[in-house]
Amino acid sequence: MKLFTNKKMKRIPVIDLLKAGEVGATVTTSGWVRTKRESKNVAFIALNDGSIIHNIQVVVDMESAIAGVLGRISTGAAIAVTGKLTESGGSGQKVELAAEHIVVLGEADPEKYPLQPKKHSLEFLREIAHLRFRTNTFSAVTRVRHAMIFAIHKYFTEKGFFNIHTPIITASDCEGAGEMFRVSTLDPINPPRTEDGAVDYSKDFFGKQTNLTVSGQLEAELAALAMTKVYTFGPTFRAENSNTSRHLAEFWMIEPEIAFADITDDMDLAEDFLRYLVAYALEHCPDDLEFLAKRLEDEEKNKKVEERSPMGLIDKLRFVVDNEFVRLTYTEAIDILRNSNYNKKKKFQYPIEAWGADLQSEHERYLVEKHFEKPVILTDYPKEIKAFYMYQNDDGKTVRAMDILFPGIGEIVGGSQREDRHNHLLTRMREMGLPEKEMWWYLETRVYGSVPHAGFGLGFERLMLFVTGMGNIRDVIAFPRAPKSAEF
RNA sequence: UCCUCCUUAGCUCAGUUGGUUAGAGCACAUGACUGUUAAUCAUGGGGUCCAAGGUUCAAGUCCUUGAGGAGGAGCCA
Repeated sequence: MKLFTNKKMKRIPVIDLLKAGEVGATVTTSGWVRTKRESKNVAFIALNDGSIIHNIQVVVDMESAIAGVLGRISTGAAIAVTGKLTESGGSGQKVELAAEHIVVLGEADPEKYPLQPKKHSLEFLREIAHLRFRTNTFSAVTRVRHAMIFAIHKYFTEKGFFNIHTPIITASDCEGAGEMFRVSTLDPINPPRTEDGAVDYSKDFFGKQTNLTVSGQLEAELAALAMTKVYTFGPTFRAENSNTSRHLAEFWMIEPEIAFADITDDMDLAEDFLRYLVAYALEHCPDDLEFLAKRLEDEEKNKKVEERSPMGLIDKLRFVVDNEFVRLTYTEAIDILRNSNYNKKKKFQYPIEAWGADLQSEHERYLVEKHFEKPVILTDYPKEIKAFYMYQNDDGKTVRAMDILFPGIGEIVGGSQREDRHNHLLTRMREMGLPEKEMWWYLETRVYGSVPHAGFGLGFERLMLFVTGMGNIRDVIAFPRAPKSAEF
């Protein structure tokens, strides 16, 4: 959109004015008003266009002809400003824009506009998700989110991976990753029925029952068993009734899959990948991270001293970049937990007893936040608590699973070496009652040129939680989808 | 889905053992003042106390049900 075609003025983003603006130059920019401060001789407008966390200060001389437009300018209004970039007379910024011409592009009734120049609760902002991009916090999260998306593709590209678009609609319901959303074009009131009264899905759009995907892993495996290194990065859907600050019904997941690789290669990849992403954020988003760190610090002040994080956001991120993750087996973890003072003093709600039980959140948190105080990779879980496709160890009891646990977030990565031996896979599928006939294509990859391979899934929004220091997953995605929540 | 807590002005919250006209800060409006930084000062407007039902002479306050929200748990990424 050309706003000033007749004046031949090109719009300059606020970020360029602040970072590379030439003092003395006459420029045009535009954005949304954050605050306006008027006085007898001069008025100040803090203008933001989302290109950077900082605002450009627009200065209006109250004696000038353009001062009359100020009455239409209030928090939330959109304006375009032409003026001279000057060194700032105030102390908050290096440069400012001395306005010579202002166009009000869109007014915002100050009596009704919900965003005030003050701190709003994240819960309130969630209710006005259509406007929350206009806040410092959410625009910072959005810019960091973009940087992470880019860094993910950059990392894999540099490592020789190929991106695969796996299907969003799927007919296989045996991925074992939870409840699925049904996809259907049948009339919900009066669906076609078979002779015995059941809904006749053969009349449905795809001729069978279909759902939204809960994972692209199985398809990614097919690709990896030809392309060697692939990854998916797509939307994922879980119809679980999960009401937590760490779950979404619609989220984005990164799933690399590598052939000629075992569980150790898988862990090496995951760890290198995570540390790369965190380092990327530190290098490319310093302004936004600094703001988010400050926000977190202010938030922590409201907490009890013992609940506060010992490290600030930036320190926490640097710590992950600088320190290797701890790797240990499930069995070793059980021993540590069983011998811990926490267990002996019965501080666990679920005491550690027999080998074989799944770890509770409190156990994972103890390992990560109390015992090791750094990210932990747990491997070789009992096969009973893990999925059918995981490689079975020689002990007959465990599988080559690996979960990466992060402080404050819990499980951020779940992965495994895949079972590549046809007979082992088939036996396990039968034990677990999976429909082997429908999975013929998956099994066939273990018949023709089967090789050891491995992969993992990284929850993108959980990564975002860690990198931004936000506490609720609904605040790191623009339009969160969760039980009873699909507004916007 | 389970447990705990919350819902009072545009926002964030206070509101005593149930008792007369429900308060504060911020925001907003008006004025003053000032190269200001979420400016400051003064004045003012602004309320279906989440909804429905109940107890009571009397309910923002107590009880029941429902709807939202938060934290924790389970499921998991």
